[in-house]
Amino acid sequence: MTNKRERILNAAEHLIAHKGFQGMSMQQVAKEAEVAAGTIYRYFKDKESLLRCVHEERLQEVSLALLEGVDTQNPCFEQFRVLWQNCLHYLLSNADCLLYRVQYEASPLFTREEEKCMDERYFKPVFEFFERGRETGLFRDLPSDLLGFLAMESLMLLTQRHTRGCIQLNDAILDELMDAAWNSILKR
Amino acid sequence: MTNKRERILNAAEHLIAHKGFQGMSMQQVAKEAEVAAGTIYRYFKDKESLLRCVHEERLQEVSLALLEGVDTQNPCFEQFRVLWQNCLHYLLSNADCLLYRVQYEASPLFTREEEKCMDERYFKPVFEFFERGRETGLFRDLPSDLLGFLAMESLMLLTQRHTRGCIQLNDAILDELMDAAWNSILKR
Amino acid sequence: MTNKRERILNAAEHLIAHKGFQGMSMQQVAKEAEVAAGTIYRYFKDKESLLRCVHEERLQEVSLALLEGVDTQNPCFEQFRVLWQNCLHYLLSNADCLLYRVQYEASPLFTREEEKCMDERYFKPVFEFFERGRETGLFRDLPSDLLGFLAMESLMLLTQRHTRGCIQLNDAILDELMDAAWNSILKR
Amino acid sequence: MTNKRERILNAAEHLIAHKGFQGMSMQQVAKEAEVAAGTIYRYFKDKESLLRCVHEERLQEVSLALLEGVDTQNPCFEQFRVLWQNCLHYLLSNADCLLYRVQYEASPLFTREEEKCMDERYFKPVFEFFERGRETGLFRDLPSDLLGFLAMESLMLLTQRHTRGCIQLNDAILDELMDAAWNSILKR
DNA sequence: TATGAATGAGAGTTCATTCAT
DNA sequence: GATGAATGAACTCTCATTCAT
Repeated sequence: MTNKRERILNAAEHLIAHKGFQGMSMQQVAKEAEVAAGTIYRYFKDKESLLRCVHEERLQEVSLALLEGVDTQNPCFEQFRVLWQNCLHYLLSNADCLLYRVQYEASPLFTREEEKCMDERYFKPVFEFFERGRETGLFRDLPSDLLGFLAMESLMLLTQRHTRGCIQLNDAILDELMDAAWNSILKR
Repeated sequence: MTNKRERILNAAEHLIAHKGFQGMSMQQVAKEAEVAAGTIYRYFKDKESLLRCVHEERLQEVSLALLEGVDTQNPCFEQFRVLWQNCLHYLLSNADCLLYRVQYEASPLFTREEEKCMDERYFKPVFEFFERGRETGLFRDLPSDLLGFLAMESLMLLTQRHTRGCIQLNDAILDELMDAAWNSILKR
Repeated sequence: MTNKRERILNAAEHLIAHKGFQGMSMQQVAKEAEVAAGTIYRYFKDKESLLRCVHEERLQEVSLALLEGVDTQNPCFEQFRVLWQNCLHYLLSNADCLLYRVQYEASPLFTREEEKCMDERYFKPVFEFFERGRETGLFRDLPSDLLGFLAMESLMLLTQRHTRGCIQLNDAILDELMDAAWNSILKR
Repeated sequence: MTNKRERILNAAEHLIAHKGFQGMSMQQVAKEAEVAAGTIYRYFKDKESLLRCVHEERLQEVSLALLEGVDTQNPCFEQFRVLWQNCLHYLLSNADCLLYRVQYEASPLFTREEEKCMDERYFKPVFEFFERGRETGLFRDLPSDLLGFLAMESLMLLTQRHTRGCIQLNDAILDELMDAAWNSILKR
């Protein structure tokens, strides 16, 4: 059953998130996934491959979550609002995801080419949204990936801190933060 | 002699920077510090303790770099500009520093309390700058750590991507980014 | 169908020959035989049993090759010549065979009793040839297995070295070597 | 102490001889040498390196044993006799040696170049003896390595079988075998 | 104090064997 | 009979830590 593959992926992500990149051993993944150590190797060539798959599966999941309910017919700010809120909620309810992600990106596994390819595959519509905003003169004259970065990326670090308890968030603050994000990309 | 302690710390930092968090073995640290493996344990309880010390040294270094040339007599934007530029240049010339940082923060070594304590110790003047801006009504009505976060934190991810070649930066873009950071914290 | 047993044996033999004794895994045998891994265990108790069967098949093959064209009506030297040449050509064209053999004989699989039994079963005519030579006073007064050993066994090591390129052989040398073998068993 | 290195080498050789090449695990070597597993890696880079060292140490030992008491002033046959007897006695009292050796030579570790280099280093005087015999017209017109092979190599397989109990040896038989070896290399 | 040889637990990975289907 | 997913023990090798010197 693909069930096992899923369990292994989840276990790996969870372990990375909570014990750090080097705290994730294949033995522990097996234990947490309630699977024999050797079983992992039926689904993944080796540890590196497992980590890459965790990454890709996650990216795909995030991209779906991000775009849910975003309607290109809507006014630009409305689209932005949904995008930003989707991102926030996904990150808040998937704490493991970001903890694992920053570590993955800092690791030697991460390569520019592969990342570009993933962006292309999963986040094209997001970049297109920023591109359109730029072309209409609403957003700053920056490449769409930088606009996206400005608007959304800090959410990752932010929710990470929130999850760890370093930062307190409430609705008023979140509104303020969304407004800050929106203002950071608007053309002056 | 405290000389040895210093050499061990430097060796550890150097290794982390060049081989990554998991590329630093006690054996290698000993070798690079030209010290016997056992000697490390005279100065540091264990690996964890050594890593914590490296971390603290790093934070201190960063804080000094950040504040260099920031004069509280200057206009607020000027102070911000220097702060932001200092941060940018430090991060650009210490690319590996962040690679280790995300791993450190995600590792079990990291605790909220200790981090708060470090912030207090080393980054007080930075937070005070944002606090002053908030009190004068120039900045958004957000806690100073959040203001600091909005203004500066994304630089870490940004320079990391630049270093990896995922993003191209030039002076025009950097000006735009600084302006974006500034606008994101300004009260509307 | 016995067809499968055959395919498994062939696959095992082929793998040993090409990847060495330890290069033969049950998984690979299954794959090469186009059979499920579990199926092997319907035909062979375990890996050891499979290896023993491969060994016996090999011995039978060798014995047939050795005796081909040996006519007990012919003069003694002529019989020897054919025997020796058969041995040489078999070994030269089955280089891998010996590589596996020394490992088999050194492994715990190998037992004296079973080997004696195999000799009896497959190499009786060869021993009988040497026995006749001894009884007629032509050959040295040594047990027939030792005579056979003197005359033929070193061919195994010799061809092994030739295959590896440690030794150059040509027709003149081979004639000389056969003469040496013949002279080593002749009574003085 | 070098004592440990020695113990590891002996344990490795003993295990190869008795459990086969694949029966020798680093764990078992450690156990038999009464050493921790990690200790092996202080003396040998990896398993391959350990095996190569076993081989070279053994070759050196054999070469010393072979040449003991061989006096180039003596008559040729006398030199041969001592050489052959030395070889016999060494092999009979070092059963492990040959069991390991054939396996080593059949393994992928073994390379022609290295072997040639070893022969050069350790067995030069032996080859020179056969070379002299050939030049004086006493021995067959064969390369010295082949003469040596004819005269001595089969002793390895022979004593191996004796050790395993497949063959019974006594003084009369041994005299006969030495005579056979001598006759096999003499020019007709 | 300082050393570095020694330790042994644990890392990633393989593979003979089993068993529910 | 046949399958092949699953198992888990055992493999090679690393490394944080200790301790006799």
